[in-house]
Amino acid sequence: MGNIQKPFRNHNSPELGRERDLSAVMEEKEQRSGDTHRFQSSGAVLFPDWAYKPAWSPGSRQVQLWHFLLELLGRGEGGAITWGSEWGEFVIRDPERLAKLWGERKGKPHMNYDKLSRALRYYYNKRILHKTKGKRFTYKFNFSKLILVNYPSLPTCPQNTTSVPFSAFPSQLSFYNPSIDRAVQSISHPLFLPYSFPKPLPFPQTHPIQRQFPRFSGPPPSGTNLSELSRLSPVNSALQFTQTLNWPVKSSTEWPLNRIMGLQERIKSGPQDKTNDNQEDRKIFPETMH
DNA sequence: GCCGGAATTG
DNA sequence: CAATTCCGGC
Repeated sequence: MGNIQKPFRNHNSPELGRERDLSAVMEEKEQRSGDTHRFQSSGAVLFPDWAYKPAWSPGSRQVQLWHFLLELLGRGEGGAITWGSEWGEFVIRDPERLAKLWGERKGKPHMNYDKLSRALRYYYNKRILHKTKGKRFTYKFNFSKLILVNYPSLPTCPQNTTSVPFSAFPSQLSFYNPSIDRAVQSISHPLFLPYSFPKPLPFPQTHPIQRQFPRFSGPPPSGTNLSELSRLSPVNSALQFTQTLNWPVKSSTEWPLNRIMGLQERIKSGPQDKTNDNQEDRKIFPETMH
């Protein structure tokens, strides 16, 4: 992929700036009231706050640790680090090996788990991670919702494919290509990490590691077995969301996503099951919602 | 192992 | 700014 993604804000979404401002105000409010629940819920996107940080921003164009972790987890590198049993949880199987990999990436040959874990601990206050107490080498990402519904600057299909943006993973955006019945990864959304995934993944996901994280965005291609998808996804609120919004069903090639009219306003008003979403957030990571 | 303060770094 | 380095304490 030739062109490198620019940070969201500088890209073509001035809305995000407003959302950030709004969330900053909300955060202040929440801090005063002692409520630390800080999920942005404006517009069409429900993302954890930290997910808005672009992977490559002009100032700090360096890979961050959590990018790196998601990269390893995303491509199922296995061995050094794997997803845990819970949503967002991951287990460092080989701490020193992970440290070495991280050190290689950052050009720090003396990296070890002691130092790496300090970096992880700094993520606690930033609310990117928290510790799963009692489980050795086990941490948990603080994301609960990675839902993308027709966001204005949703990337278009990769060239010369007839795919539609379909599901969002923590670090990747999937495009479903009906001609090969595969979800192909295309990393072009700045909310996600700019790492490339060389191999197309079979669809529906059957790998347990990947199966943990499917999220649906945009309309499912026609002929998609919705009940099967909802079975595969442990949290299918996004699917409900799209159903609530009553996506018109078209063939998947007829989805010029940036040209869906009338939908924008409906999305702005948000899903009606807001209370359910919040309850779900608490279920997913009660530890951070004290 | 895990925590977090403190100083330092690019 | 996001670690890195070091470390005393539990």
